[in-house]
Amino acid sequence: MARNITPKEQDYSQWYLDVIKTAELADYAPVRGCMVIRPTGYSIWESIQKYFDEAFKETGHVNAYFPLLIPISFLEKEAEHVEGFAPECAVVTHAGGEELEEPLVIRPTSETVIGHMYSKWVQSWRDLPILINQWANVMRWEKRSRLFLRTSEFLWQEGHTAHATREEALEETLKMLEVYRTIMTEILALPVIAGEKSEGERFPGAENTFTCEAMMSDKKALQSGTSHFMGQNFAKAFEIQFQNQNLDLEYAWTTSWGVSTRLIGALIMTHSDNDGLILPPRVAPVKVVIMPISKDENKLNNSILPSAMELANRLNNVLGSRSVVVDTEFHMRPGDRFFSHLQRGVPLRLELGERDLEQGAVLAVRRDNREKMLLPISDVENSVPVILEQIHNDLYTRALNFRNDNTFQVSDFSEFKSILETNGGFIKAYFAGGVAEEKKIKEETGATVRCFPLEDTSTGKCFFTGKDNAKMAIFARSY
RNA sequence: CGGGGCGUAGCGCAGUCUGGUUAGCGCACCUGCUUUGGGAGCAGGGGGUCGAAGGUUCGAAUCCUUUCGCCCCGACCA
Repeated sequence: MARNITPKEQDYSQWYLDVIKTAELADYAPVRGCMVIRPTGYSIWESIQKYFDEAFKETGHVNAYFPLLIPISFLEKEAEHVEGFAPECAVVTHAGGEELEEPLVIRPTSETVIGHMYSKWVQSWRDLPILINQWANVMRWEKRSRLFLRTSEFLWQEGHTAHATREEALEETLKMLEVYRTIMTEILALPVIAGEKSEGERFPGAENTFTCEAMMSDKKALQSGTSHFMGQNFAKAFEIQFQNQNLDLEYAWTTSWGVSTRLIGALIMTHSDNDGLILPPRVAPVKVVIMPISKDENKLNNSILPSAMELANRLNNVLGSRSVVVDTEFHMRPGDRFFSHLQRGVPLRLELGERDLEQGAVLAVRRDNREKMLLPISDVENSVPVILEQIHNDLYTRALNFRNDNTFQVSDFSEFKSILETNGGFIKAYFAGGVAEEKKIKEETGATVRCFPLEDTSTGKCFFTGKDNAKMAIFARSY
């Protein structure tokens, strides 16, 4: 295991990779741009999945599975969609030892196959809405990849819904955006700004794209979830038609929305420090580690270890099985054991030694701020969950404060540029430009419109074009 | 896909310019003893054929040609 993590200040990119490596979250695969998600990384993904999946079901969605391979002609049915995805598609041309009559694309996203199926399933207004989600892998051939943030293959969830009316589909789009925002806040401790994407950043084929944007600890933005309103674009391309109550034939209105394993990258870059991973308790595979400590082997085996086991059982009953573990790596010295849990981001460590046992207490050490507390053993069922809750809140607040401290509102371009140069971060400004203006700003500053935040509906004079009645936009350099 | 860098033990590197003993070093790993409340010490030990292919040569990690891969910086993207 790598022992030293490159400090963030020295090389952020290397720091990120070092954190992943020391926490054993992922490793490079033999194929370029692909990664192996190691057990620890995968259990974080399982935690994330659990919360999202539950929320999807609560909002009436059901899971299904659509195939990995998509006829290439499907992609070509929606003009913007093919233009957007064709360059990054991997294509299967041979199978069974023969060249295929029609090449098959490895799904970069599933709008097209799902559209095809929906057209078969939808006849009447009674067939709507269709509210389906799928957990799957997708492939987008990336020129430049980074673990979790951008790999050629990644895991995600894609919801695809079809509705009878524009209003209902739009409502669905925003509802799922809000589901994302809530889970990111309450489970991942990620402060995000929900907003609408600019024309230039829109999903290929969508009428409108909404996003949750987060600020990483290097002040760059990360798009951490998106929700698209497709209008009738895909319904027309795939003939998803239904007969309404007036006997008219109508095209359905569709949406799609997704979050991916990129969220793990967001967690790392939002919370972790120079000693390694820091995980918010709700997604931490191991929430609490109990470390029995003693140089006296007899005491260790006869009293400390059994006490630690009992403590773990009691806590597991409260926190959920297997989220509390006892560290029995006695071949390692305590210092090494401390650091290994530190690097893996275990939110809370309970040290149990002779001194503690004598006073009927454990020494609790928080991963996020290193705070040490002596907790009465009799009361851990109450005290530990409270501390974990506090850790979650503190992580969220710290990230939120960081974002606020690095968000600036400007009214002219020179100020825009100087802030971006000297500090970076999010820049709020009224903006009325189109794709051409966005491109110009990007070329000159590296920053793009991350979103038009939903929570700020004020209007003003555009900082770039001078036009009145411009919407509030957030700009940033991004991943 | 353009610019730069690099492939020698699990990781990090030296050796390559100026071919020549059994290819070294640090960390990690294994064994033993001593240690153990914040990254231990000593002793012993295992592991590589030098990214791959071809060529030059008595002899190649080292020279030549080709090729593959990775990392960093840019253009394109969840």
